[in-house]
Amino acid sequence: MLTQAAEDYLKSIYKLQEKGGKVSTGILAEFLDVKPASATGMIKKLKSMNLVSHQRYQGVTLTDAGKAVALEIIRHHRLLELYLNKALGVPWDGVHDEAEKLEHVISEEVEARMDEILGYPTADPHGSPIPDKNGVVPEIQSIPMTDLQNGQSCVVAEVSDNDAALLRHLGSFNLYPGTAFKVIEVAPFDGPFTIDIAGQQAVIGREVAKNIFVNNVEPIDTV
Amino acid sequence: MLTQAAEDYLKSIYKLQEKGGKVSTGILAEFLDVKPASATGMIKKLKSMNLVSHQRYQGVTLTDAGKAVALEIIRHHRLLELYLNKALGVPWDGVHDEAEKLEHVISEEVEARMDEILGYPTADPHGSPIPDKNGVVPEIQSIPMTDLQNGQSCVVAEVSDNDAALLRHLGSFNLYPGTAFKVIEVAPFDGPFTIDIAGQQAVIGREVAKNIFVNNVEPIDTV
DNA sequence: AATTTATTTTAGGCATAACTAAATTATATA
DNA sequence: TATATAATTTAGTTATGCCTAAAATAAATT
Repeated sequence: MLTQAAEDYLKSIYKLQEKGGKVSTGILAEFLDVKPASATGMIKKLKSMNLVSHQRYQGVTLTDAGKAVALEIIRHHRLLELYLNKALGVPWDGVHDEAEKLEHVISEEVEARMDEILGYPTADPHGSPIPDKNGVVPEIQSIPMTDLQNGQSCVVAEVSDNDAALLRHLGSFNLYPGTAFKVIEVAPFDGPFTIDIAGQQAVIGREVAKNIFVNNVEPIDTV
Repeated sequence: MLTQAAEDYLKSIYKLQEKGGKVSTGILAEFLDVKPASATGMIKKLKSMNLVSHQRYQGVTLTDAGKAVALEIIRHHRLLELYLNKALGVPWDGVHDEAEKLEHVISEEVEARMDEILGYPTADPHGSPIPDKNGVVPEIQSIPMTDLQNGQSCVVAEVSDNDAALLRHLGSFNLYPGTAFKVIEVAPFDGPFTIDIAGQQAVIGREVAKNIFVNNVEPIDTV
């Protein structure tokens, strides 16, 4: 059995690996809010269990076994988030923290039952893909909202899930995955976005927009 | 925040206290499968937190605060057992172990949602009473099955929950809480019970019968 | 009162996981 | 290429938490 800390390291390595191949000790340490020396220690431990490969000064990579564990934890997390939200009515800004604790503890049996009850879903309440039980991650096509230009319409695909206040803010505009909106105006000099959601106007700051990813983007209005 | 071990000690002290007032160090240690010295250590720790009262060589008692914690954990456990069984379809012989892990981790919010969804239940799948959120434990009237005599009919009130194999065995006879049965014969010299459940006969060994508690006991057939 | 039993204290072990400080290695710059 | 800077690793420390064996002490029993 793995410790909770070990599982958290594996999950983090997976996430960081997603965006840029090899994961340096420093980046990993920063992500987990520990000192680099601590990360080195855990990396050595995980390496001795053949969950990561690592050569000094070259960064870590998950082995197949390590990736399987990481995906299992992520699957737990995302299924739990969806289950908590859909079946238990926990608001979407609260599911992350709860899932963070439960993910290390639930059995495969309970996971399978939740999966079935939810109808084998492919995305959690924030739009993040749920790996299937074989570790296959559904592809989600999306671009950052900050890439949008005036007049473009689109649908929310995914939002960052780790900031409850941000989620409450987005919720107040109904900016959930699946919600369509259109860009009315992008203020110059990296300013905020004015958008139209179901006839309602809303102003979304750029820092907030960075946490929103969209798809089904329609081409710019050309008069 | 309390550690999981501390919560387990409090829960154990509560259960042992139920059956006989003060709880000795030795009994507690045996119950938790640790050495007496370990129990003494934890007792000191719990005492420093005002969760138990204790004077050397005199056994432990929960304080009001300690009792509140114990009942909260027990409430978590039993609500989880029922939720896992009813809402997620986990078989009754599997819910105990799963709840044992989850009970230390779920939030009050999730607990409240489960409680509501289950309709504010008062007993878990094994018939054990679920304390309410104020720590009030519903009374369950019952006597040991081993007190029954020939010809008496009754209803299963509660069974021990910690032995999965026993639960599967009872399940094979439909001996769930709420099930009615009648004693056909009690074999002499502390022998097994032959009972009738909905027209089916079953033989229940005495060791098994010790784990079954019944109520609604009808008087003996007097011809 | 002597002996047995139970409890407590003492002293120490082990596992986990973090940290600091110093040494090492890699990378960037002059 | 030499040197400065940055990143990583090593080594040793600290803290938590729970456990144990052995010795000391108290309580119960004969």
